[in-house]
Amino acid sequence: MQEAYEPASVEREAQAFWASRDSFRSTEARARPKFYCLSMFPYPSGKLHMGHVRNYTIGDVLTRYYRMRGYNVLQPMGWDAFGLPAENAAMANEVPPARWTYDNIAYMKAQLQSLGFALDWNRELATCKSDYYRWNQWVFTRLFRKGLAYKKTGAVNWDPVDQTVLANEQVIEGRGWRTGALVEKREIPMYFLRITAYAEELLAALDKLPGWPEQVKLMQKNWIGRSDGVRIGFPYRLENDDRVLWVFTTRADTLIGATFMAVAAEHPIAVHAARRNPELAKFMDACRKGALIEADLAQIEKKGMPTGLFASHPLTNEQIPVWVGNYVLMGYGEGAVMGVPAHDERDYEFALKYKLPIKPVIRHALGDTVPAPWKPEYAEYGVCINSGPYDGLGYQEAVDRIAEDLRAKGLGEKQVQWRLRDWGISRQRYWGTPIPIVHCPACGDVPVPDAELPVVLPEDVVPDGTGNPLAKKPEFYQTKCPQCSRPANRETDTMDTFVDSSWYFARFACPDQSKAMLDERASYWMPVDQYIGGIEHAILHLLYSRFFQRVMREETGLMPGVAEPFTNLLTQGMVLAESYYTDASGRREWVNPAEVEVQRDSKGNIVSAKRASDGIPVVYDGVGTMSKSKNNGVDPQALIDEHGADTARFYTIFASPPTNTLEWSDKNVAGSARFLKSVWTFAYRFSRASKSKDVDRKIRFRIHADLKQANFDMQRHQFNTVASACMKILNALEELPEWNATSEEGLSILLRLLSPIAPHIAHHLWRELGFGEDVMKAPWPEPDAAALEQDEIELVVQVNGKLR
RNA sequence: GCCGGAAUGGCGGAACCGGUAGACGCAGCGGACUCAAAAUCCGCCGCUCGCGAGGGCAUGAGAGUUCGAGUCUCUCUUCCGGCACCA
Repeated sequence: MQEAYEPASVEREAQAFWASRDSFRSTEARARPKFYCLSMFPYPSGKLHMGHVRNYTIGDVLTRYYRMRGYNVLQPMGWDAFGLPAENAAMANEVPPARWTYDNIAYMKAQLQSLGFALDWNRELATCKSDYYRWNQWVFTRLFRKGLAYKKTGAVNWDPVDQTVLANEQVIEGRGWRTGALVEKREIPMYFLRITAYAEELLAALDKLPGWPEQVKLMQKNWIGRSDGVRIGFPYRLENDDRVLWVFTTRADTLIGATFMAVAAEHPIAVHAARRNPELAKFMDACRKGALIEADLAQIEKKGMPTGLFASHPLTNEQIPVWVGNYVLMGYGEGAVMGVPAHDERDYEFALKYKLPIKPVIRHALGDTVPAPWKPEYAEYGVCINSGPYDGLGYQEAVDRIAEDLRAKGLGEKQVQWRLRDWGISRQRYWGTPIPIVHCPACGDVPVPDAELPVVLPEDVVPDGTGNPLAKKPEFYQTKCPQCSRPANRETDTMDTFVDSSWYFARFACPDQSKAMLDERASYWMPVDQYIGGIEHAILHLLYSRFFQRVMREETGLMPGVAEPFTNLLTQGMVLAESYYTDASGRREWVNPAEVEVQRDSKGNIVSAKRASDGIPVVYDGVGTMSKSKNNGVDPQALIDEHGADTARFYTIFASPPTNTLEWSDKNVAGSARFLKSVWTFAYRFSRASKSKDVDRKIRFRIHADLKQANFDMQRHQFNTVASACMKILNALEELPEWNATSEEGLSILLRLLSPIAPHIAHHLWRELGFGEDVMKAPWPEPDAAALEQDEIELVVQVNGKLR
């Protein structure tokens, strides 16, 4: 055994060993319990970033831990390969997105391999390949025939200069990112998946997911957003035609207090009124052009304009003015709301602004009146007042009675409403799964038959930022109708990339299956036992995957009993870094933290900082997410090259608990590098020393106490303290005056504990010291109860020098 | 704006059930070794008063519950994630 720790050779050797044994290939062996451990697959953006290293290290720690516990573990890897960045890169470099994507995959795969993850590369998949995305198309055609996929109009950002649809990300302060043109909102036909058909089940099943963080379940619950309320009709007359304006409310108890109605700019009643009212038409036009993003919409000033029309109150027959409100969305409920200013904050402000009557109908904690300014108490539940027959009723009684009375008149009923909307999957972009629909002038929208799937995306296209590239390629869109064989056009929109990532986890069970979306191997591996990924996916990706799991089960007939795709979920925190800039050149220039030298005072506070290369002073701008714009990205490759994969892995685990944000600091890496070196040095000296059979009870107590804690922390995924335990055990071993049986036992425990986190060095030393051939096949260490029981109090007192 | 989180030394974090706050590591300070430096090793290290023994104050702010609160409740502040076309 050599004296110096050289990570490069140790890691090369360990990886060669694993490769020669095909150590990470998984088969459907039934003798042992299966454990499917999955980290969210990466988008092939170019290089790995620290977030990837963190995500896959966490997954690998669990994978190796469960292997040592005797499970049949699957940990696969693939590529979420369709998406917008490839088109942006194509525009910048004039390279086809396909080429750019495949190059990135090759580079990032080599990086992942250099980190020594226990991945089964035999199952690698990329969503941009037709053998994957054909099953997106296959599922879509089935949902389409069932009516679970359908066409309707949806709103998009339209850049009038480039004549193209923009992603929300490409809209900067209301303008197109490339053209600077004011973005317009446009309604275009799109395909939707009817996820709302599963709203009730997706909500109810959250209670059956004990392995998910409460936080995530709560977010999903609120997102699905069940509201129990009443659908209420307000009759009105339009051109001698009797019609009803429908609204939905959870506060039917305040119905008597309704003093106005507000409808969306797209609502038929508003459109009708605008025909004779140019000013109103202008206002509605402005509303329609407004923001698409809900966050922006929620913050705009609430504005309205009267239509001049009135509707009758369904209970009092009072005439109520109908307004157009810029805050009312056509996509939500009925596209209309009733305004009850006395008991709703938004309506209160609206009524004050436009001098509409405010009529209190609920007795609240502050009394029977609602003087300005608005107080939250006004919106609380209370007893009805000024409400005729409903006076004195509480919330539930009032709602029940009013719903009953409305029903008798045919003007209302109780209704459940969901916040969740159907999933619009059409994208007017090139680099995605073609939607398998043929538009026939005679037969309409015809799904592509199975025999003609996949509809292959041409890979030689270089988008230029204008229009939809596929719509410019007749050789792609010109086709024949599958039903009548007459000339027809293919749909040129592609699918949302969330479709790709909504089922890849199941495909990993059988990526080579060319006859079907999934086969019985999916029944073996699914559900994923442990899923690991960023908290930013808490709602959309996870909800879509839960929806797709249900769809797949119904369409394939496989995976009986598996409604939920992910049994346990670990949401990792983001990786942050310091950022620095200099104003020396007149404009703000961001300096990468790796190039900054920091001066600190005697207490360690930053006094000044300068760029190492030229000494120019730089300003510390705090800590934030790694981004290109702030030039504070840390390239993990530099870290791997300098200290080795094991140090990179150990540090990312040690620095912070997996669910916390992780603040990157190159300097802190030193402790991890030093520790691994110390393990090596200790093992080297141990390998050469003569050993006695003595047992040091105090040291042994400390080792087993740390091990006990580490096993507890392992189970609750507090991996940073497991890494700490490794350090504590080494500290304890180094206090032994001589090499003895305790050294040997402690070293054996240490290497096994270290193996999931820093697998190469653990593998190497395990063999060198003659503990066995493969540390991954060793049993996971368990604390010895006897070592912990004996004279526990006395030992603790002596060890820590103070009473516990 | 709405939904969900987070806040503990100079820094990352520990404290499992409400019971000695600061484990482990970084940075810093002092020392050993060295011609010197790096590396390594030993010691110190929340703030504050005190020569010292020892005392006082401390878990974002403010209230509350409790014999006892970093931990539970309420209000607030700041930061982070999501808000349906970034992935």
